[in-house]
Amino acid sequence: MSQDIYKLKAQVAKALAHESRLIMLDALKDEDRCVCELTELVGADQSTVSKHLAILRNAGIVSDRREANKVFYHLETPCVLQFFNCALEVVRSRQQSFLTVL
Amino acid sequence: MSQDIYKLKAQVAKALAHESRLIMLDALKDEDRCVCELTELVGADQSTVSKHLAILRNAGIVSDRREANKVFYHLETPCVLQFFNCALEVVRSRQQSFLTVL
DNA sequence: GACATGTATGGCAATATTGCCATTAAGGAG
DNA sequence: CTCCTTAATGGCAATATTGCCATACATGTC
Repeated sequence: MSQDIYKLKAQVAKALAHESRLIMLDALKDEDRCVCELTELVGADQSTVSKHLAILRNAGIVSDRREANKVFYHLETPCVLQFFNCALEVVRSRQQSFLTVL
Repeated sequence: MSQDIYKLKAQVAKALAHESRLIMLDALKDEDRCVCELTELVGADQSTVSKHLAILRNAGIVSDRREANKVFYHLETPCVLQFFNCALEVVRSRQQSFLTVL
């Protein structure tokens, strides 16, 4: 059923639907990062970050590889970065005055 | 704070993170649709569809206009359709055998 | 082996999302 | 105004997500 495709796509969108996960993906666009780096970046508990990464991994957006005692995460589908621009465009389109930040 | 930008982007992603809402957006890419059409399309309760549309509207993705006793919804930011392709790419990248549907 | 560092998992409470029913609101037709 | 059609809102239970703590697991060092 092509209905299922929408469900799968929604799953991908859900993986993107969190501030911390977007921050991590943004960092991964340049280079692979270990969990310790990402944990410091988002400023949450290490276990929390690990669960966020599991969500991105299960969605197929990132992959992980072990290197010594560190685990590095890699952005598998850079096309998700396109979403960043679109999201910005959407936010801008609301043209609310307090969004001069953008 | 640029931190807030991630929160705003996550909000947009959240709006996309539901099967029914993706189905509706897909339908809106061709032409504007009234709530009654969208309700029939997704096959949920009318009140449920109305709440889904409110989420898309609050995110800035769609707009609504009244025409007689019907309300038509319009896709304001077609760039979200790019997400569909990327999501498909992500799903495909999982290369699971049972996904020959795609 | 014991120990330290880095990461993942179980559990659980707080919070958010979802979807229906019932009701309200807005327009048009008579 | 009454009735009908269409859409939005309030309420509420079911479900999902989030984030911490505690703990387990993996690897390297000594």
